Amino acid sequence: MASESNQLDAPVCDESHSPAPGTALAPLELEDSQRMAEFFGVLADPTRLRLISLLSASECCVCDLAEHLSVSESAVSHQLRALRNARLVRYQKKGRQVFYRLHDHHVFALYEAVREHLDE
Amino acid sequence: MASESNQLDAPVCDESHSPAPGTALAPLELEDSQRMAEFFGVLADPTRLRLISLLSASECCVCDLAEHLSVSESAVSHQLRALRNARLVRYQKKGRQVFYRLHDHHVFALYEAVREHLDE
DNA sequence: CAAACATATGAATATACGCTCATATGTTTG
DNA sequence: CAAACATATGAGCGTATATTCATATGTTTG
Repeated sequence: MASESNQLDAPVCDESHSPAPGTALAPLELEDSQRMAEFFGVLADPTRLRLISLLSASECCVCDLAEHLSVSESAVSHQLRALRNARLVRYQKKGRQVFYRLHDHHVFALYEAVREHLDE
Repeated sequence: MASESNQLDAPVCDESHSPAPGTALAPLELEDSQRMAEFFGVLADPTRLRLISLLSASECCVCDLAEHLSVSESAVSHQLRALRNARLVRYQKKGRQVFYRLHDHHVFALYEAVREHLDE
């Protein structure tokens, strides 16, 4: 039975490295962290990122998006739904086509912040 | 056998909604999109986000992080490795403890951009 | 140096997710 | 209105991933 593997009762280091709550941002609540993780999860897919990239250039219909990415229209439609639910894209129906565009400019801020980080 | 389900040969809408490459940012290359997705994937987990949140307040050792999050030290260690690999955190050994801190300020930019979006 | 401790890591399992296929919904056009 | 088209959606499958458990590595202290 080796050692007590109950992680919470385990002899945690008892010196006081208390996280010094002189914090600017309040620690992330569990529920908020889940929402935030869900949001990042939407961006954690190459296809969705390339969709966003294309839509940042100009609005586009589903079939063109599928063609440019060499992905099936069904897959694109599924991914667009995820982007829609995350309010990353808007859409506008024109006839039997649906044109998608980015929802707002925040996505750009994300892009830039991440690119900066990845380019280092 | 209904209709040809070969997505690439399917009769794509033939009017020219070409994506009008007067684009500011070049479309994301497949490989770059994969790297970027991988990076967002690191942020797409509640535990890792809460780790980042704690570390944004002050550096902290593994066992304290585990205690604050009510997660096993093993799980925290695994997650810290992911954050390390993504260069989101640094660490510094002091005795038998390892103190982690955020790697740089870019994480903050990400936070803010996403919070703005989620708070709407 | 042996025991206790702090952290790291590998294997295994359970869950989440992206794609494809089949089909449904809604629109245009003969 | 029937056929072709554009998109959306549900089920199923294969893969990725987060956690736990067991164990390894390295450090301090009696």
